[in-house]
Amino acid sequence: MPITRVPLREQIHSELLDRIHSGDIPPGSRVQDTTLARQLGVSRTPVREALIRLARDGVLDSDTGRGFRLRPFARAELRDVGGILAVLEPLALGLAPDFSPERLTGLADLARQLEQARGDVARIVELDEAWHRSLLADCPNRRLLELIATLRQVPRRYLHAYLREARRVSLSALHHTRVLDALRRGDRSAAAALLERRWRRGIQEMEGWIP
Amino acid sequence: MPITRVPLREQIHSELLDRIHSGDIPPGSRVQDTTLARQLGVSRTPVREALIRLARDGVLDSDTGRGFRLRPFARAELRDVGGILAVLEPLALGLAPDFSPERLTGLADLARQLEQARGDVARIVELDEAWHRSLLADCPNRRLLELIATLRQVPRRYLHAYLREARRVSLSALHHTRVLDALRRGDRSAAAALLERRWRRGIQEMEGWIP
DNA sequence: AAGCAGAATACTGTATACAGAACACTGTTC
DNA sequence: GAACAGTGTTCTGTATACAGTATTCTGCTT
Repeated sequence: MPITRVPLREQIHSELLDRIHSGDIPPGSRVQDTTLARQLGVSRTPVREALIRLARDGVLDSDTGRGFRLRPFARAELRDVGGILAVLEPLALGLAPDFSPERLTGLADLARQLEQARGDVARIVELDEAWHRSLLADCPNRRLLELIATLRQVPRRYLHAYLREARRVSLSALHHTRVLDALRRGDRSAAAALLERRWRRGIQEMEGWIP
Repeated sequence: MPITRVPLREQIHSELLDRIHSGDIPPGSRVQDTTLARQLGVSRTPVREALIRLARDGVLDSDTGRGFRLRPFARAELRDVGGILAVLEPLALGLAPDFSPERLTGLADLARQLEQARGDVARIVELDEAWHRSLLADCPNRRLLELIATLRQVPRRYLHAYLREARRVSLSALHHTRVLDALRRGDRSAAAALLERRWRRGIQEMEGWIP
């Protein structure tokens, strides 16, 4: 087992993301370092570091001297971030080398699991996340992958809430197989185009629902 | 005058970026919170917050328990970030509404100043930065603009060093006028294409120089 | 009863203190 | 002379303390 010392700030960061995605923290509500530090049994310092990062990533709002609060859902934010991802994910896909049979099988597996996960929101979102990560994993531009991962946090939060509240069992899971087919044919640009269209459609669908 | 309370961490962040760009801090060298805190006359806390942010933005390396150091120049990093910006800047340009005559004049002004700034590295970089910011300023996707600004920090550091050490007086300043011409004709997609090509060329030119 | 002044409180941003890990140095052993 | 163990120092990561500001509550005035 590789011994890894993970700084508290990162552990706290993940924990907070989980809470946010699961809806434990309602949009617009305050997020106080004192409270969290007490709850998690750590000091305020690493908590604040995690909060500052979340604020920079656009998950939290922070007015100087007035602390942090969970950013309320907003069409504009979803559209903005979606517009960026609609360009970056196809870019990453285009940069990846040819797909190995193993990778393709893995993707097909995930797609199958996704179809069977109807209803279980947390699982759907997690599998969709895994599918995309696997799709782009071979892209040599590490920086791009990290950026995509950070940006995806935003629509992910919306997707969670959308699936939960709009009672949609899944978000057009169909596209997974379509992209996969294109990759099997070796048609990378078709796959990239499908991926882009999927983003635009998905964002549009969620936008319509935002209160 | 609007009274704004800027947190120390942000002031320190800008100060550090300045030092990094100006070459005060040599690539690969350690960046210690203790030392900086002493120098700047503040405590370690806001300094560390600034360092953590720089590390996340890819400017610093940070091994847990071993502090921060300025990331050495690397072709891969420049290529990775350049590849992202080559896509995002044209995207932002495409989203902006039609350019007002004032904006066009402003851009022309900056381009002229750029031509006259031969030799003064800091000024060239600053003007180029201003030109791009002005070019994209009307893009309604704020999130995208912020992202671009963050990413630009990376090639900016390379550009500084390149101009200083490679004794190049300017980096193909020509493209500024070309893009501007396209905009004057109202040909947005041509402008976007030029912008993208400029990135690819510029990155390539700097790549060749990296030790 | 509504509105305002002022005190009390809570919380943020920053400073300082502490514990443990990494590194440098010295002396010892082979 | 080289390798290594032990020790001291430095530095990072985290905890706690403090100061100043925003917010809330209370009591008074109209």
